[in-house]
Amino acid sequence: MHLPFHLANHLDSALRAAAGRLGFGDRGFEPEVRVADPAHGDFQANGALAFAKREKQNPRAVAQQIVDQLDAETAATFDCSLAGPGFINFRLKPAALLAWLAQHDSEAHLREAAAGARRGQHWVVDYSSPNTAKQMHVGHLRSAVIGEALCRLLAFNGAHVIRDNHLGDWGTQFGKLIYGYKRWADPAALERDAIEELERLYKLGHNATPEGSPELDEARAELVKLQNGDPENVALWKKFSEVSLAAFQQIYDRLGIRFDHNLGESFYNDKVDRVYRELTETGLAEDSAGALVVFHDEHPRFSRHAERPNPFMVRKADGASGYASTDLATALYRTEHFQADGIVIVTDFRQSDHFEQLFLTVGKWFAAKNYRRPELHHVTFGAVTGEDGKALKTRDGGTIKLKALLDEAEVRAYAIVTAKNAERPEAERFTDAECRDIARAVGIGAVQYADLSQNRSSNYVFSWDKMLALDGNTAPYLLYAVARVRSIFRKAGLDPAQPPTAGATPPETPQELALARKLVQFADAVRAATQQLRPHFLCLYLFELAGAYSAFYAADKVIVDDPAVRARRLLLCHRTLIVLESGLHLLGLRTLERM
RNA sequence: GUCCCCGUAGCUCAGCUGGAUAGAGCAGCGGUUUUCUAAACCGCUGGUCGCGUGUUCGAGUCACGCCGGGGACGCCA
Repeated sequence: MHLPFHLANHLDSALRAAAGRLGFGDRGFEPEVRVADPAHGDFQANGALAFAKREKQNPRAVAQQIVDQLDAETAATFDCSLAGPGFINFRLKPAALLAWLAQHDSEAHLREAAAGARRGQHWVVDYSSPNTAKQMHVGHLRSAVIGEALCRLLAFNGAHVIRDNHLGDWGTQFGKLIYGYKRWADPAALERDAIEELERLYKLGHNATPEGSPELDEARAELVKLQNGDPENVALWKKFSEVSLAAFQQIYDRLGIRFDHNLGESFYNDKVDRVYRELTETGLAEDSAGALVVFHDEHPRFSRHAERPNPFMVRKADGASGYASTDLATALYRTEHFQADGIVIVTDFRQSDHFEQLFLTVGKWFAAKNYRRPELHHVTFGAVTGEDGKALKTRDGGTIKLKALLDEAEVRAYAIVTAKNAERPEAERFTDAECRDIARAVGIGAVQYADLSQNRSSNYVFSWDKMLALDGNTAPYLLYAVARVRSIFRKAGLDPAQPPTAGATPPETPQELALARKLVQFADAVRAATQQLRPHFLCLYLFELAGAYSAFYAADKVIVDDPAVRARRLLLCHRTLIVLESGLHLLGLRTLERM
């Protein structure tokens, strides 16, 4: 028996074929296959209801006819039954569960099996995108963590992913920074912590150049020199970018992030003229109060007739480019240079209007010029708040630096790990180095997972105690489940890469069956998370899988004498291990051997 | 004023293109270890899905209108 990776997909095809034999296909029958409540089955098809209603037929009779037409292989794989007004329920037979598990036997094979979904597609993911010469703070966390998970999900589905860090590396602030740098730079401080020193210099520069002062004119002159290619200022600006990227990479290393490109706003300086030209010649852009703007009259928000018109500002009245023009140039570059089939931009919800206007404009512009149009997605997320519901701040009301946040995560995890370690029998205790390593994975993983496990569109309440809890939907709980699986192999002297599963019989006990069913649904979880660009679907699945494993672990002893039982339980343990690890890796977490 | 997001158990949240009796975790109460990590497992308690009207065989989910919280709205990104 050969079973495909994505069983819901397979059922969809089988049902379409069956309906086709009845002539229902031409009349718009849609199977509507989804994962079912375990009480009803593994999958359910609801399509007979809508179809029967349209055709004025009895839905149960329609469902029965379709079931009768199913091919022999599908009928041999699933127990099919009708329920309620015309639901078709499918429950995998134990032998089919075993067959699926036997085939999907490593992280590499899971990856290979999933890669069919988006093979050959190019996806550009724009995330993190901090401003150079500034520290990354809590506000940068979600974009980085969610963006990286989306990259990994898309790649797992077979896409070629281009990770692009769209740095804020251009703008008027550099005039003030250069002004401050030239007067007050402290070489020792730059050596020690470059970004902190640049922030200090910017503040000095900013405070020394009040509105209307001659100092402000000097700062503006520095900016003009930079824009005109003055070697000294360009060298300074490049230095700012370099030290910033080096500092960012220290954060990215801890979060498992590595960009393919850092094409910041400055990269598009020489590419905006084409945007002005093409938007003007296609008649999309027009002059308004000296600025070049685009209206979208069909849209109440962006129409020129709106009470408070909100045009898309392509070029400012002073002739300078704004973020609208660089974002337009960026969309074009990604389409032409990276051959993007899809572009995902991960920023917070406050920029929704901007990206809606951007996408509307790109759509019309590309259509007018006959350019290929990639899928455009603005992946938004809510704010990170403290437990009082307000923006997360330090005790004295300051901004929390991302570095400090990650440090604290590790410190808190270390305290828990060492406390647990002291309770352990002496022979099983970890060394201090091991405790620190575990604390790193658990602490950072907890921060990542807390962010990913929640639907990204709502605000997210930051709570150390909740994310570091050992029970509930948390990173420690999942990492613990992984460690418990590995522990079985270690105690039994077995190599988890080569599990002795020959002779495994189909799952039998309720806990074995529940676990096997959950494992098979990995494909659905990955698909839902990727299609909707929402990693929390995968998190929820992994939590349920870990729960099914824990129940199995408590109920059914693995290392038993009966060779068939032992082999099938080792098979379940091993497949749980590879699915949990694959899933956690997709989320950007590092998994552990022991904890 | 226009538009966007959110409102589900005491708390934090799931609920996939409308589908079966609305689910978890925490907190609370009770149980489980001579057995592979008890950082675990099992059970119980807990709901007018913000309010109302409508569409539908069927609404937490869709439409419209309110209420409450957050946000955006011409040269910042």
